[in-house]
Amino acid sequence: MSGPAGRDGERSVSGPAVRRRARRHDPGRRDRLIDAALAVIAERGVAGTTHREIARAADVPLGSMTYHFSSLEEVLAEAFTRHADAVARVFDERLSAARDRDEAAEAVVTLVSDSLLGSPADLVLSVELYVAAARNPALRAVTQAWMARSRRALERHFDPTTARELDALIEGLVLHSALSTDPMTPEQIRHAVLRYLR
Amino acid sequence: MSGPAGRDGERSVSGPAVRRRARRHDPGRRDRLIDAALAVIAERGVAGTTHREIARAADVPLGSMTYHFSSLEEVLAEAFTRHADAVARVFDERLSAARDRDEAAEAVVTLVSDSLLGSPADLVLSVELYVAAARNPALRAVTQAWMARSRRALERHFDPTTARELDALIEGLVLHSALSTDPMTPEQIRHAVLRYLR
DNA sequence: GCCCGTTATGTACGCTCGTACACATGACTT
DNA sequence: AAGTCATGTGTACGAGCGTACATAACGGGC
Repeated sequence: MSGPAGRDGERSVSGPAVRRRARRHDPGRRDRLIDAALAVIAERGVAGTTHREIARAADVPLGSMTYHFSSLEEVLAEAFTRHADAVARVFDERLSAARDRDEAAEAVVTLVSDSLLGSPADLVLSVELYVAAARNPALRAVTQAWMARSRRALERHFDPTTARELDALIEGLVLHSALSTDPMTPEQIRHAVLRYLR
Repeated sequence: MSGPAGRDGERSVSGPAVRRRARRHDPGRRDRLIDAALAVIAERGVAGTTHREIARAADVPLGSMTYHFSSLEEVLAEAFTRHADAVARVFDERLSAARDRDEAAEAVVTLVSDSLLGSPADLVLSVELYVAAARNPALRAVTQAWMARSRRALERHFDPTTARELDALIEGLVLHSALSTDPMTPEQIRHAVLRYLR
């Protein structure tokens, strides 16, 4: 691809030995690769996510992928786990900070609005995860854990039935707006959430 | 694959000419191919949907795919359009049959419950469509039209704001339950819908 | 300063894919 | 009955893929 790339074919002939890219000392590369994988999934989708694409995004040689991961599936699993954890953590934090039911409702409105306005990439990642989970048990476990964690966070302020239904409403609002050319405004989000909780 | 498949290599040599599968007169094959494509998408996902896989599912030769469709993308677009139309039609019919707001609410409950219990394949198809639409403008138009049609059906009984919010709630309930190992029961669905509409 | 094993790298292999295309067939016109 | 041409079929080709693996480079324990 990039670089001079002028291989001189045989290793045994006289040539001044193969010119290799200088080896790089790079602790934490595995972590960076997982982040790069998330970036590629967000941009190209799981379908367009390949060893070569991730390696290119992280600027490492292809061989580095098979060194750090035993299969592409493993990369995807780790990447989605990281994504779900990150999203759930924010969810947890904002709801933990709320001191009563009204503040909790407002936190939900903010979370939904922010996720719509802030990072469309995260929305795409979530939907990609849903699809991947439909056929991969390991990823299904990731989504299960994520949903359970969200519900638990909501149960700090709402009864279990309300928490579950509210969780579904949140999911619908986010997904619906994400796919729409005419997404809901924060005010419309607030209206929907408060109406359900009224 | 299947069949005798004993090619005899050269066309020009003495052999008794190439043994071809009998040509089949098959009007409406194009339609069947689209249905086969939907079946393959439901089973293997868009990622696992290939010309060869669809051809195998419909029991037609590979060449038939390129004859009827100019690209794989065209097949996907037609298949998803058919899927969205079919789902929207049921939605339309059930809501048109409702004579008042209460019956409309009950129709929504039934639609959600049925789609969960009845055909998990349809749920998978919908999520696959969402992902595909995120990167394909033609498919995005399909989802837009679908959403608009659903909302219009709801607006036969509810004001526009309620219709939109209810549509989102429906989306969330369906998706959430589809991904859960512990999906909501029809009674729980009814509780959620009626609570929102109360 | 020297070894050593962990870390890192380039490349090869076998496979499946989308697509192109030359050729066969038979329904329909005349 | 013959001829035509849309329809139907088999196969080849180049590209990209996941993965394996032989080899290189170097930090750190002696």
